[in-house]
Amino acid sequence: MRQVADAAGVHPATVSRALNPETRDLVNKTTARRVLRAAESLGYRMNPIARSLKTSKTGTVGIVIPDLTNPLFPPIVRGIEEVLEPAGFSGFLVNTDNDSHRERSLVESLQSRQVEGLIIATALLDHPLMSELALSGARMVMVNRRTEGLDVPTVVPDDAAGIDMAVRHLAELGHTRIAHLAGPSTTSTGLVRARSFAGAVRERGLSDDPALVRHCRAWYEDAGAEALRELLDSGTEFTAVVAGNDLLALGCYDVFGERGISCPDDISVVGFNGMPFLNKLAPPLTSVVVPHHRIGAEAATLLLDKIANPDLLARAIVLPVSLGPGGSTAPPRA
Amino acid sequence: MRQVADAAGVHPATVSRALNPETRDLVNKTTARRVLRAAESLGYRMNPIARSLKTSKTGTVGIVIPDLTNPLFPPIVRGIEEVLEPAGFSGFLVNTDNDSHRERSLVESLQSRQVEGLIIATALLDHPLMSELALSGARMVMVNRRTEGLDVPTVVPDDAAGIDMAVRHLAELGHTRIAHLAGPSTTSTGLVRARSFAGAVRERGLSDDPALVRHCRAWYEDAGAEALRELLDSGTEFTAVVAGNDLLALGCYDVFGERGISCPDDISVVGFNGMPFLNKLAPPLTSVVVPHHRIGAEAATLLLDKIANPDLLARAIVLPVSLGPGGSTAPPRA
DNA sequence: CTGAAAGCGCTAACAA
DNA sequence: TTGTTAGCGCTTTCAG
Repeated sequence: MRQVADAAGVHPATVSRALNPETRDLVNKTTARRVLRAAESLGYRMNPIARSLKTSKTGTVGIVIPDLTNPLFPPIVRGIEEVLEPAGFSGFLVNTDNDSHRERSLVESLQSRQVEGLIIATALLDHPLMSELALSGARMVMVNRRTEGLDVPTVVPDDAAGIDMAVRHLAELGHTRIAHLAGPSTTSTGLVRARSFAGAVRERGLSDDPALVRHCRAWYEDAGAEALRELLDSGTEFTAVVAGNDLLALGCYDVFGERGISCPDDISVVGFNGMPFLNKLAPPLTSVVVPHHRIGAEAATLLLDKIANPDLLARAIVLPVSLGPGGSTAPPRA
Repeated sequence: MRQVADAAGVHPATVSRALNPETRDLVNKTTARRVLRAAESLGYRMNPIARSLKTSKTGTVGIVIPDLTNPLFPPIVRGIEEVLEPAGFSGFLVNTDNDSHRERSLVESLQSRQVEGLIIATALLDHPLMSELALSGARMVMVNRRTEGLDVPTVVPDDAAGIDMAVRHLAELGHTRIAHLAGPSTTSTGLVRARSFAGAVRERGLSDDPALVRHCRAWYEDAGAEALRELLDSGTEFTAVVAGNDLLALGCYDVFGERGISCPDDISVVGFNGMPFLNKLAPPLTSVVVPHHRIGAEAATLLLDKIANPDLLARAIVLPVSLGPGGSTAPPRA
């Protein structure tokens, strides 16, 4: 910076003012131009580290997700980055693998890197770390899932509407005994979708036999397979399954293969999320499509707003979903 | 830090020495313990920004990929992070969308954030930006693909072996006219796999009709579909396809659907990469499985080595691949 | 509108 | 072994 100052024949402080768009109007237009040209021709690049030290603004945020290899998250992350980047922010991405110790230490490491905010995709309904963060006044937003009783900005899909679409679709095909493979009830998505399911079947006069609902121990395929096996072994009758997400639905596909069950002829399935390549499956999975990219973008926007204006009140954004096409549903066997 | 110094009754410099594991042995054990306790009880966390300013070491690296939503990359990124994290490093991830302007500006922004190195997954065979970076002495490693004629550490899958496995498998099933949907010949993966294909068919006395090989304009499904349509329309006879990667193979599936071609009965297909959920496709895609997670981990290791010891010479690591199971291949129609 | 001066929190010679 | 001193590159009062 000193070199630029010398080249432009001004004091470094003036260079600083001229180079920063926020303060550029504090300086004579002509001088500013001279400084800009000098900087340009010297190929000068500001050191954001030094600036951070002075301003304690790092232009970074932490992104906390369970596992990047879950196809749910890449589009969310891209949505986030698409908003951060033009704002001059960058994100540090960490994967917790749903391990709360790991999560805690990763969040600490993000904080020690002085991130200006946190985007959290790992929220559990009851989540001590989240409560601590919120209470400590950390700037944060929750994405996809939420923690109960916390006044934190949130961006989630319209779980209730999605489940209702799935149930309605199956009801219209003639199904009356529909099962639900719910995600873990420790997550808001697991609980809300299960509740919405209960509401939707009751509202339509379909069977609300509690044996038709099983909570899976995780959001992964094997947990879905396990739950479906138990359901089948329990002898409960059903002709369709609403899965809490697409991976649970894929777990169902595995069990269909094992047991020679034909989908959709014997059992119809609807998934949730609309992950990529669903149309290449056998059969193509009918799924509730969630705008993940937009979820990420809205979350990043909310966080940047909060950073720019800390005493903004927490908003909750609910994004609309739609029922995607597929071939995994059909009328029940006569 | 001053507070800790006061609490421990020492000079800030001593605190610095005591808190840094690298310099801890420069200080009396007893004093060190006293400092540690003081720091602990004050809940002191050192500011890495300030440290960076002094040492010009940020503990960050840039990760440059084309597109996180391509299922190839999440496991690579996780492999990278798994090595960076225990080393106290963090990664900034950017997506170029294969746009060279975007790539250039993203790399500049990474550099202005003072990353200590770059992990590049966007390399083209002829890639001016990469040459500039390498020549400017930037610390970098290339993953998955490489740029020609650059002395840069590289981690790639064994493309030749993978293609050979695919061709051998098809040859053993009895195919003699095998087509290859190659990736763009601007990429090392596209070119090397195409060359290996040519070698493999010749070696086995199979048809090396040049009409059987088509380069796709991108690594995506639609490009694969387009190339296969052209191939079919050209009237060239073939009974099997080796696709340059799994997405190109999925493009073939689309065309099979459009034209009522049955796979594997009419045409066999082998993909490359072994992306997730291949076994759920119809038919399950037989593919060359690449250890992506390990590719990422090795790349990060190479980069950290280079950072720790800058005058290390560039190594190229080639990782072994294997032919995954699947149902998309069968003997040719009699 | 611009310059001078101080300092963000830490580290690394150098001295003692 | 520890303290002293200077300074990393920038921003921001405060004067002028």
